[in-house]
Amino acid sequence: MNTKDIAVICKALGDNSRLRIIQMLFDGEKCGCKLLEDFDITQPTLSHHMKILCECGLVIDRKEGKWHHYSVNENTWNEFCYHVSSLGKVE
Amino acid sequence: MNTKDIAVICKALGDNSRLRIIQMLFDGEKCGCKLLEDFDITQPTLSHHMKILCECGLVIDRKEGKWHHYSVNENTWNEFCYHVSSLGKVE
DNA sequence: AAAACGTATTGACAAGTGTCTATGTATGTG
DNA sequence: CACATACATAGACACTTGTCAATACGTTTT
Repeated sequence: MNTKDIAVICKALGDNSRLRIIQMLFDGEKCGCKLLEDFDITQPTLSHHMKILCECGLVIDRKEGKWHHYSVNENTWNEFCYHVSSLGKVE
Repeated sequence: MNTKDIAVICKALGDNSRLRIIQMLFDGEKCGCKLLEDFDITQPTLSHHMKILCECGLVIDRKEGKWHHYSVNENTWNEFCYHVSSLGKVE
């Protein structure tokens, strides 16, 4: 994970809706329709946000029938946290 | 520091130039003209980025004569890192 | 087969962003 | 004073972004 990857993830987290989605997903895997209940956005907008979160590697989309179960990619998240906090450490 | 504050900081870090600036500032306080040497951007563009970094609280601007010495606000940074990594901890 | 449900895609739009050139402001120097 | 230096502001521009309505797609149920 390099500087650009970090910037892309930060950008993905730099939106209130997406940050709240990540927070909710840390509480456990959720499907899109469940997430949609807690937001004042339309389904296409949520779909757009989920695409961004998946593409940067932060979220995993587990498809099951007509449902999409979204969850935080712990590996990406941990690596991201590690690299961010490493910025402040003198080498 | 609440969710919106985190999002604002993430947004500020979600730009390659600004993220590199933060990295450079962790190496020590630097003035604008010194930062400018390492980037292929104009002075007004750098000024724009510094404004965003200062306004979200990540960077401190210490004015001394005609120079502006920029440095990372350690308090904000630590609080940010703490809150970000806390997202992944089950409460 | 038809209808219902969960999600994605398309196309449109206003608002925001990163960048530039040109110019202004403040401070130091001859 | 006049000039140079460090930085900010204003205005413009192309590009991106968040959002929506409309529609399409895939799956399940009736």
